[in-house]
Amino acid sequence: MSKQDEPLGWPDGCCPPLAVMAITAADAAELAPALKALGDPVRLQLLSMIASNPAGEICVCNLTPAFDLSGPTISHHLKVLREAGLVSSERRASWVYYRVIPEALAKLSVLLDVAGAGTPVAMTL
Amino acid sequence: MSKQDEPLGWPDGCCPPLAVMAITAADAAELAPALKALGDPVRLQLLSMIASNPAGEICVCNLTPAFDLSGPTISHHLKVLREAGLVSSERRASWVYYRVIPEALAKLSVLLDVAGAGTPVAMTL
DNA sequence: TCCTTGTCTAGACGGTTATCAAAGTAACGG
DNA sequence: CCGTTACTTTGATAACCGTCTAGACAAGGA
Repeated sequence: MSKQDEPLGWPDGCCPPLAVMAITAADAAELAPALKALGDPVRLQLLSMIASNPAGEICVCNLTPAFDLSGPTISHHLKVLREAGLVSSERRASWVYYRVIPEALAKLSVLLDVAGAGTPVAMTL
Repeated sequence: MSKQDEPLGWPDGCCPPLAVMAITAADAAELAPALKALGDPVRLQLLSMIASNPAGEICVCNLTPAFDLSGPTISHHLKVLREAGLVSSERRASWVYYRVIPEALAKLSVLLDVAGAGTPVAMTL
């Protein structure tokens, strides 16, 4: 269990759990957009479909039909997730595939991990 | 066999991690509002100040001066956090105290816990 | 080359949100 | 009672967001 530096460049001590120590305004401004992106039911479900796919990625053509929304609307939500740093996309042939950026999700999970504040629990990353 | 008529199918009362299996639209609709409430820098910082206070609670009079915002605006943000089920408030004498609802935060933390999902991304460092 | 399929972009429209000032409520102390 | 302090609610305004349609762009096949 070697915990190295976060690949996305978070300085040490930048994002401990919320309840351990009050975060700064700068940290809040940096973290809030990702949570905001997840604050929509469609995007939450989209991210879940991407994250839970055994292949580690999923084609937009498999996402769109799962919703009662137009293609452009799904594309818009995927763009929001992308710009929030939560997913990445890649075009192969005619199709575009999305995959999650696990480090981004892990950071948010640790941030909200209130158990880590009161109990000696190792933060498994 | 997938989750069908179970509104709350997991030990914590709602959902497994996002990456374990795709969440339903109903679960997404239930979880998204809390994330949406956290998707604002001011509210994220407010929640952090509440959660990290050693007393387990904090007076509004200690929150308001920490921001360059009017009292009503802070009150509004606290109301959003309250209606999202993330914090609770109690009036004692002249002052109102806020404290976090740890279960709500824990639920979100588990939801985003991609490490616990067993996804084969742990060695991407 | 043209057509088809998959995906994204642009623009518009209605609903929502963040913010403030002003007014309302609640509790304490003259 | 009355005034002060601590929030909260109300009302107004400007900005933002989710959704759509229409169109653009990319890739593959006839």
